[in-house]
Parts: sequence; C-alpha cells; structure tokens
Amino acid sequence: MLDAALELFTAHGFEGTSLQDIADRLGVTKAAVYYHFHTKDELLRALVEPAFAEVSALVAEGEERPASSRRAGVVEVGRYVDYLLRHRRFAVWLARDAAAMTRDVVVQQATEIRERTEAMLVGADADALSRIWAAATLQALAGGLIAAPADAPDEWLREELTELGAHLLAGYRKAARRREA
Amino acid sequence: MLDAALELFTAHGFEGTSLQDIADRLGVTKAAVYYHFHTKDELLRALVEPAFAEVSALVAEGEERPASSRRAGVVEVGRYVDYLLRHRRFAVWLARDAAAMTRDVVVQQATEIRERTEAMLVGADADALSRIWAAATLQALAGGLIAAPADAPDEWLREELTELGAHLLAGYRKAARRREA
DNA sequence: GTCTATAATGCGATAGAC
DNA sequence: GTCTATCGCATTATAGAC
Repeated sequence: MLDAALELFTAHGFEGTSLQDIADRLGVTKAAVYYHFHTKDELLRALVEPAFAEVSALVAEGEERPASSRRAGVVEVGRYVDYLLRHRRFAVWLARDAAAMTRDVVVQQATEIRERTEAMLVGADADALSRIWAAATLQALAGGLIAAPADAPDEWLREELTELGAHLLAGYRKAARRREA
Repeated sequence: MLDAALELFTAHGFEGTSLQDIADRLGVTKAAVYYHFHTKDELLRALVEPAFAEVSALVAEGEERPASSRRAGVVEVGRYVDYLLRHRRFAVWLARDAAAMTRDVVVQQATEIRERTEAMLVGADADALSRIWAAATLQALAGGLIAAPADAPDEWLREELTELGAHLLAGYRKAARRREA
C-alpha cells in the first residue's frame, strides 16, 4: 500500500495524487485507505519515517566520529549512497517533489535531516561556499540515481555514484583551499 | 503576476498552489487572474515559455558547433550557468517541482529540452554512465543555486557554479576513460 | 477490513454587472 | 480590468452496514 502510494507520488507528486488514485491502484475504495491511515498527511509520515530514521542514524554515526577521521568525507559518501540505494524509489521521489516536504507533518524533520546531512559532508560551521558544494553533492547523487536505468544493478550504481560523490568532495576541498589562499 | 505565481509555486509546488492563493497574494480575486490567463495551465505555459526558449536557443548554438570544439564542455557549462542565473528563481522552482513538468501543456517541450541539454554535455549517443554524469551535473548546478544565499552576487555565483560544473565534467571524462580501459 | 453513502470543503472555471 | 456570484466537480474525511 505504501508502495502503491510511493509509485503514484513519484509520477504525479504528493499534491497531484488523490486518495482516490491510490485506492484505484489497489482496487479498493477510499474508505479502505482511510482505515489504515486516518489522513493523507499520516500516510506521508508513514512513508517518510523509516527512511528518515535510517539517514538520521547514519548521520548520527558520522557525528560521533572525530572530525579528523571524516575530513575526507569519502566514507560518509559511501554510506549515504548505500542509503540511497536501499531507498531508491523513495529518494527519486523526494528529489523531485520538494514541495511535499513543506507539509507541516514533516517539514521540521526534513529540514533538520537535510542540514545535518550537509554538515556531515562539509562540517557543521560551514560558510556559503561549503553549503553550495554540499547541496550540490547531494543533488548530484539524487540526479544520477534518477537518470540511471531502472534495471541498473545496485552494485554498479553504488560504485559509480560513490565515485561521483567522492569526486565532488575532492573538488570542494580544492575550491576551499583556493579560497583560503 | 507571473512573479507572484512563481514565488508560490516555489514554496508549495504547482499543484499545491491554487489560483485563490495567487489572487490573495496580489490582493485581487480569482476572476481577475482568469482575465489574464484563461486556465491554470496557460499560466504555467506563460511562466515556462521564455526560459525554455532561451535554453533551447543556447543548446541549439552548441549543437551547431563542431563536436571537437565542445568536447571539453566547459564553454557549454559556462553558458548554462549564465542561463541559470538569468532565470534564478525559475530554475530553483523547476529543480524541485518535477511534477509540474509532467503536465500535458509542457511535458513534451520539457522532456526534449532536458535531453538536448544533457546531450550538449556528454554527446548525443550517450550510454548509461554518461547520462548519469550529465544528469548529476545539471542537478548539482541547480542544487548549488538553491543552497546559495539569496543575496549572493551573480558574479560570485557564476564563478563558483561554473567551476563546480567544469569539475564534474572533468570527472566524467576521467570515469569514461577508465571504463574504456 | 472493506464496503456504500454522504458530508464538508476547496478547486478550476464561467457569467454578467460595473 | 476587476468585481460578485455561482456552477460543476474532485477532494479529504466520516458514519454506519456487512
């Protein structure tokens, strides 16, 4: 059921998908959907929660490691790519339907997680340039994931996306060094 | 008026913004909005058209240049960044509201332009890996633009985003060479 | 757990006065 | 060019039978 909703949200967006659409896809009525999720926002929350919990734990792990050991950020990128691949369809949806994350039920959590994820890549007290590279890296990974053929094996994707992310972080450090000079 | 619509679309998405919302923002009634745009889709088209025409011309220019002279793609990235900066708020909206581009009035144009823009970066007959890097580059530029402070001067942004895009294209060529070996 | 039926609201869109 | 008023319809959500 969450699966059907996710599929429709990906195609038409959260606002562009009605509970009727979801019910039709499942071959049931709207009322049946409302039995499981009392409101549409509750469905959104249920869809978002497991993925958010996972990335939150991922970032928390990174926050506990000493800054020196994660300066390169390559380990973090690898873990993040793994997370993207585990929640592939979810990530594809979110990257292209940011408006859904402005809903009251999820906006706080979403903002906090995005900020912490960016901080994991470029540090907590980042300046404008760092934030740009961090955001660009996250968007690039999502963009690559979206463009990948649906039948692309996870192993291959993991390798390519990790390289892509690591390459961007290397570029960021180069730009930061240039700025310091 | 298009300005007010664009602002609301950026915040809540095309589907999440009603004509009432737009009318309220302008301090007029829905009917007044309908005088200028007979349907909501017509408003969408009017919002999209100038930017699409511009990027289409940009890509067409690139298509006329011999492939050898644009193999590096740096010139193309620079021109694309200029385009993003000229339509900054529009680009921020589109990057995060893909559902709007699935509307019948714009879906064909949008798909064609996205494909031609990616082809400009990595060639017309691109394999899966090339398409991933091309999509990642475009998404990264949009992501960087979104993360930039609203008061960041265009000159500075142009420089940083161009470097970001060029860095990604360099990474793509590196990955392509590795794959050939 | 799913159904039918319906309430309540908001939506895109139109008609006609000013 | 903007208004008031309204239509028809889809939407979220609820009530109650099975």
